[in-house]
Amino acid sequence: MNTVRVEELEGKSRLDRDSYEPAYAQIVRILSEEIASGRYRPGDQLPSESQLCARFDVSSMTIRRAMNIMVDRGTVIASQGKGVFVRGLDMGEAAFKLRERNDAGVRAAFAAAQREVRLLQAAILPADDRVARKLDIAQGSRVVYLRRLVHIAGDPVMYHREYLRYDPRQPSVEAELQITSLEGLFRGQDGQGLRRGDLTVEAVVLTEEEAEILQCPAGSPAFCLEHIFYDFENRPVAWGRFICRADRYSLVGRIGADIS
Amino acid sequence: MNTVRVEELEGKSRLDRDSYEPAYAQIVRILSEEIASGRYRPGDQLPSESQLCARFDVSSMTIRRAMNIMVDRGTVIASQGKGVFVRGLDMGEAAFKLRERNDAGVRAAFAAAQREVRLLQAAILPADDRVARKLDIAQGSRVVYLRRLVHIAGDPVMYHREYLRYDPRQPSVEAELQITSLEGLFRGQDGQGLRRGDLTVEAVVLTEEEAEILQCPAGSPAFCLEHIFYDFENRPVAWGRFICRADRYSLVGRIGADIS
DNA sequence: TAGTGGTCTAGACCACTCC
DNA sequence: GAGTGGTCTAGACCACTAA
Repeated sequence: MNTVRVEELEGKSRLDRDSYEPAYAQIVRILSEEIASGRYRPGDQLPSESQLCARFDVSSMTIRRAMNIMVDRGTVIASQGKGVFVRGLDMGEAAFKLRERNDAGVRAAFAAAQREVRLLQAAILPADDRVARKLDIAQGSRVVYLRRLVHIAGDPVMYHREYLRYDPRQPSVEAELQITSLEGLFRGQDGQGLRRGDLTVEAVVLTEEEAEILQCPAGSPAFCLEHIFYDFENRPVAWGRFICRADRYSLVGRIGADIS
Repeated sequence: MNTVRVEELEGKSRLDRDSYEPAYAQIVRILSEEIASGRYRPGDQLPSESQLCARFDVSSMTIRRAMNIMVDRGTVIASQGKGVFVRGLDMGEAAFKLRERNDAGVRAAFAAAQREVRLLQAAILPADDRVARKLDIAQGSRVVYLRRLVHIAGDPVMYHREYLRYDPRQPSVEAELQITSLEGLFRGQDGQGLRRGDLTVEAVVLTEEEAEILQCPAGSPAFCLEHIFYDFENRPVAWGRFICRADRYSLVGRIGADIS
């Protein structure tokens, strides 16, 4: 133990080559811990690739793989010909994930467990101006309109309204309908036939209708998660909004050295 | 051109070795495009490593690097001994970033440009129960209390209240004060002396005080961005909240194949 | 010119899966 | 056992930076 400590101080900490944790991951962890502990401060230059090769007794490719991971995570920034430097915190780069709030902590907002989804309405309607614009179709075209309510332990927590392109000639329509259903959107079998989606979260207050459905006072705060999904031809095929009760959902994020 | 098309159909598309875009990046781009175009659908297995080596005429390490990037992005999922498979959309994994909404589109919420930050109040106070708990200090300990208002083009858009540990014996206190100031938090010189931060975004409605300061009606929706920053010893050193006008900020994200 | 990071090779060995 | 992905080596060459 003492020997290890001395080696660490000398910058010669060895990797555990018998560990299940690969060498590159150990290097990422060790360097991240040293950054987190203040050994390397924001703006400091990390040892060069060849120095790290010597310190950890690995090849340059292994060091490079570790460096790539740390650059991807935003922990460090690499500059060709100059070196690798420790980055500081940057609030503007913080990424958030929607999480369910409950007494036991936070959990993924779209996990399948303990959720019940009720279909309130399914109809085929002519697209109004707004829907036609969002789905890039002619006004008056027929669209599928769906309203759903997500319950947790009997409480309504998310109110979902969605418009889908309706084109019975396209076989993809069935896939789209399947995807945006419970089975797809909430159970992890997502995305069959869909290519990508753009999401926006806004802060809103509940309208009378939304408040009644979510069993909250009108004027209560909520998240509005608007989504547009596109097919493989880059056409918008689904547009809708989740209204999420603010007392049940939050967005969480973290910035800085991740030592998990 | 026709030759290239035939090669692509035969799965022998060559890389542009003279391009500035490295081989691994070209491979990621080509495979992502093929996924986005529907050639590979969610659940499909990608060609094996050796097949991709032959197709692109590169070594296995280059293929592996490309695969690692696509796994990191969530485009595919790799399973040892089985293969690499295309993933579908997963709303639960969507990550959002706080962005400023204006007529010109969206921009980073904490960028420095065109912002003015006014210090409304700076005081040293005894910590009440709530602050003491958040900063993990004894109730009644002295803390620094700061109130700031962020303006864009003369309009107040963010109201910031923050509590900082006050310990003049610790040299880090100066650094902490510096970090959480304008110069630090808003100008990119962030994080000197700070290790990491936990962030939470909630939907709220403006209180009377907040509404007056932000020049909005009381009851208007807003984001509340709560932050706790920790030092290198993992002690909380700053706790505060940004109240962000909902008409000025949103959170944006994307899921699915990124072909940017 | 010396040092840095960036990319890449042509293998090797291992663990795992499925037949 | 054959095929898969996961890791790693010991170099090589290149582009960039700074003295």
